[in-house]
This record gives sequence, structure tokens and C-alpha cells, in this order.
Amino acid sequence: MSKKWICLDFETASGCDLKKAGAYVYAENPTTEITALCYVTHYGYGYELDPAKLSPEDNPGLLAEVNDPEVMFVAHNAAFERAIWREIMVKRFNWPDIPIERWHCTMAVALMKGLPAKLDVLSTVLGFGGKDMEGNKVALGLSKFNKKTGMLDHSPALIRRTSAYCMDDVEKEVKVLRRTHNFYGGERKVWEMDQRINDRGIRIDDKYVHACMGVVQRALPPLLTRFSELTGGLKPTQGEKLKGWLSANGLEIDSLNKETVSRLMGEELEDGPDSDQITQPITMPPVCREALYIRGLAASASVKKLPAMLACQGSDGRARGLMQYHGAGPGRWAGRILQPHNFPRAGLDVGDNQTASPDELMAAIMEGDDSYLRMVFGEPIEAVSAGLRHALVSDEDKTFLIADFKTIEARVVLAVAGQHDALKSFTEGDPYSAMAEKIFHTPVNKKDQPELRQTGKNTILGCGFQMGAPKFQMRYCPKETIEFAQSCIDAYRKDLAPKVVELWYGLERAATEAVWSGEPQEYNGIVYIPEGEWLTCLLPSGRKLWYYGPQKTMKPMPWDINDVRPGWSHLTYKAGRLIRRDAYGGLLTENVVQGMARDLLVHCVFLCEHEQIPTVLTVHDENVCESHTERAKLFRELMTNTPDWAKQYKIPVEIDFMQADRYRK
DNA sequence: CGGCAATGCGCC
DNA sequence: AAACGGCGCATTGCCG
Repeated sequence: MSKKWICLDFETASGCDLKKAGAYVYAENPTTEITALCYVTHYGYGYELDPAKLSPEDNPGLLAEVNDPEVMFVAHNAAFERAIWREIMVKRFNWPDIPIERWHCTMAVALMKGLPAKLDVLSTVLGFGGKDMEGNKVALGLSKFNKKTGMLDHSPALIRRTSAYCMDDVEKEVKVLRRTHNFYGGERKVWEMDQRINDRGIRIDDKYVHACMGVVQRALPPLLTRFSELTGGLKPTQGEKLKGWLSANGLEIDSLNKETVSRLMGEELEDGPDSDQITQPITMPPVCREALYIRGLAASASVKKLPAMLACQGSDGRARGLMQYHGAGPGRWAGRILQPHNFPRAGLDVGDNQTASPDELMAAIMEGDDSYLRMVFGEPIEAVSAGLRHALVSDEDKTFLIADFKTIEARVVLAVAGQHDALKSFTEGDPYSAMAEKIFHTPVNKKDQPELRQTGKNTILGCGFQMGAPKFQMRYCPKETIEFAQSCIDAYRKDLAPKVVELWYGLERAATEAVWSGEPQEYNGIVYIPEGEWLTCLLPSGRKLWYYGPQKTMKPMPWDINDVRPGWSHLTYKAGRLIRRDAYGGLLTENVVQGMARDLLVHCVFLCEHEQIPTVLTVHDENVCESHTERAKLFRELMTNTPDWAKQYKIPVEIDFMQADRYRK
């Protein structure tokens, strides 16, 4: 961090919904205006600007800060302040623009250091007190147009109160800044790249989105009507009430989640329920079957992405601000607004036609002939859901170059553990078949024993982070016995990858010793370091994972409660609250592996950016660039390039590559 | 009416 | 001799 900085915060009002539109579209909206602007300088002086006088001429002090290239602009969620600065301060009031390199984001650093993102929670956790709730209410009241008058309330009292609230936030941000300091190592550059990617955005084909919405709007009403007739006035989204109705109609069901429902629907087709999991005889009354079927279609949340796509589409047709830097623990990006990280994967459940191409699907949706769509792709709503990701398109003169790392986490965990014999099956054969052979002690190949191979795949992907038999059974093979699940677990731990088991305990031991001794501890090149309020984990990439608030614990062993051993726990923010979580080996291993996989991706994104192959989206192990066909060869080379630390661990990186004008999987 | 927690769903 | 993965958003239902 430069020695000179100012920490600033805007309060704004708009007819635009910030949550739905995102900062970029919100700032661009002509009804958006600034209702308060406060800042504190590194000297500690605070300034409240008059929102009616925002020109540079009226604010020479702020202008001097802007004109001094050594002054950093600090904000909490700087993407928002940057957008307001660019769209309003620059375009309406003629301020000079401030480049990304001169911004600092306290939220990004908080996330990097394992702290909550929301300012009031963060402030509470760090001991600075919670948000000024009364001021928050006033500011929120001022932030929206009066529904009756369609106007903003500009009364001087309200403006003053909002400004005071704004200043309160700035003061909290300054405290956060003084406690969290700067990005560690190369992360400053990663954040800047994140801002460039978010600024760049990704083009949305709004004609296609409208066609999709048309299909849904035509398909939905008859389903809702029928559902209402069946259930006596319910909506498909009313889960609890539906359970009651189902019960009254002869179907006891404790969960309406997909797995439970599909099992029940499936059971009926076969010749009876399995003995060990269905405790009561299930007869599926036809009305219940129909209601559940309609619910499956109509309550599907994925088509809700369609209006979200339009809401965050900027005036040039591109959606921006879809990714949150370090939104997930070990440094992965999190999805925002339309959540580009969880588009349904097309193909598996799409009607009868499993081989239709995305182009055919898209053409059928654009055609608007629902009966044709139904004939070729099955339920129209499912077809739309399957084609959702095709709404993201490349610019007309460009194309998407897409690469994802093949089974990267399974490879990284084996490599870090030093289990190179098991890694051979990834590069020389079919790892899932090899795993299945260890479980079933019989030759397995993809074509002849697909079910056995699937079990092998589940085992490899599921077992690297200490998953146990009960969970394995529940997730992958509910029809098998617990003994069978245990045999899969054993095959992984004892036969395929005993060194991974050592890695779990090695990392747990190193981290625990670091917490208890106060000294750095290393295992397989991973170093745990006590650093004041944090325990950090130094990865081979040179990046650190940060665990906030580590504490010594004594853990009774499950096989003997009198056998109590040292461990540690840390604070993590989950489901809106801070919880203390036990740091066990599988978790630490998962964090390290996800972190290293993320760093491999970041390495490649940097290489691509450097070669002017710009990234428009990343999805954990996938890089989506918008470029030209001629660049495909270079792109593929760059995406298989690995940094030196990965070569030392002998991580075998391979990619699946695709070129397409529409996003697809 | 908005805030909050719980639940469910999609992906990696 | 052992184990709880992560994320965001939509919805409901409860509360004030």
C-alpha cells in the first residue's frame, strides 16, 4: 500500500435495483445519483462533500488527491465505487478517471484473509462495532424513489443523516484497512486482473433470452393451472404445504429434494421398493405423481437466470460484475447476479434426443414452435434450462476459446501426496476404470462395464478429502450396503492412494503443531505459519491461505472418548454467521488442493491476458476467453503451461478444449 | 414491508 | 482406529 491514500464511500439513490442489476448497470442508469460522498485521508481528516456540489471546481481538495498519482483510493467493494466514479463522477461531473492500479479494495483483502465480506459483520468481528442501523435505514430510505411521488426525498435533514451514515462507514473502513493491510504477494495483481475481467463483461444474446422466456411463459400457465386443480390451490413452490397435501393423498414424504422425489418416482416403475431404505410400502397415487412431476418443472430455479441476464446487461449488450474475487475460501471466484458458475449441464436429462447439438437446441428455441421443441427435446422448460448457458455469446467477429483442466483436483491431491503411481493411470489410461478394478477385482473398461467404472469415478473424485462410508453411500450408492461403500473407501485409502491418507494426517499434524507451538511447521512443501490473528498456510505457489482466529482444542477420539488429542479450530463465516470450525485433515487437504488448482488457473489466465487472449469468465477449473480462431493453438499451449512449483510436484495438467460462438459444456 | 433463517438446487 | 467440501440465489415462512 502506498503511504498516501484516501478511503471513500458513496451513498446513492436510483430507480434501478442494485441487487438485480449489479454495480455496472446501476451506475450507468440515468436515474442513479449520488446522495453522499465522504472520505478520510491517511492523515485522518474526514471530509463530507455536498452532494449538490460535486464538480471538481467545488472540491479542490479531492481534486488534488485525484491528481496525485501516489494517492490510492480505498473502498469497501471498490468495484462499486469505481463504477460510480467512472459513470457519474467522470461522465457527469468531469472528474479525471482513476485507473484500477490506484484503487484498493478492503473487501477483497478481508476475503483473502478469511474474514467476512459484509462491512458490518466484518466490523463486528474485528471489534469495531456493528453497523449504524438507524443511519442505514435512513440511507436506504433515501436510496429509493418514493413510490407515490416517484421522486427522491431531498430534505436537508435526510441528506445530513445520510452523509453522517456514510462517514460512519468510511471510519469503519479505515479501521478495517489499518487491521487488514494489503494483499499478500501476487494477489494485488490477481485482484487487478479480476477487475479488468469484470469490467470487460460477457455478451448476452438478449434475443435468445427473450425466446427462452417466451417458451417458459407459454409452458408455465397450463402447468400452474393443472397443479392448482390437483392440489386445491397450491403453487408448485410451496414445499411445506405440498408435503401436507401429498400426505393427505396417501404419500408420506419427508423431503421434496430431487433425490428423494426421483427415487420415489423411480421405485414405482420397478417392481417394488428396496427392502432396506424404504421403511414403509410406497404406493404412488397418480395425482401425487403428477403433482411432483409438475413441481419438478415449474419450481426449477435455473430459468430464473433469464430475467437476471437481462437485468445485468449493460447498454452495449454485455453483462458485467459476474464474478467475486476470492468469494470462496481457498481463493476461488464466486458467481454473482446470474451465477455463471452453476448453469445446468445440458445433455443428460434432455428429452429423448441425447445427441442434439447446442445449435439445434438453440435454433428450436428461437423458432418458437413449442410442439416441435417438445418433440425433439422433451419438456420445453427442461430444454430451455439445458440451453441456458448458450445465452452467453462471443462478439460477432470473435469466438470463445474454452479450456478446462481435466480432473484437476484428483490429480493435484495425488501429486501433493506424492502418489505418482496412481497418477500414471490419469495420463496413460483411464483412472476411473483402474479404480474400479481395485474395488471389484475384475477387469473394467469404459465400454463394457460403465456402471463399475462410474463407481470408480465416484470413488476417485469423492474420496480425496476423507469422505467416509456413510456419506459415500448416501451420495453415490444409496441402493448398496454400507459395507459396499466401505469397500470403495478402503480401496482408495489402502490400495490406490495410501499417501493421500498420510497427507491428511501430515497436514493436520503440521497445522496443529504450528498453532500449539507458535512456530512454522511444514509437510510436503506446505507450510503453516502462526501470524498474529491468523494461521496462514503457505502454498508452493507462494500464495497464502488465511485461517482467522485459530484456537487450540482438545479432541476426544471417536473410538475412545478418554483419548483426547490436541487439535485446532478457526472462525469461518457460513450461512450469515460466524462459526468456529474444527480443522481436520480432510478439510485442510481440500483447502490446499483447491487453492493450488486455483493458482494453476490464475497462472494460465495471466499468460492468456499477456498474449491478448482475454478472459471473460472463469469457472474454478475452466477459462473462457473471447478471441479468434487463429489464437486457438496458442491458447491451448498456454492452458497446459505450468509454473515451476507445479513441475516440481509433477502435477500432470491436461485440458479439454472447445471453440464455440456460444458458451457450452 | 424488509430482514433473516432454513431449505432446495445448480455447478465445481 | 476418523471425519463435516465450497459457492449464490430463489423461495417460504417467521418476525418485527
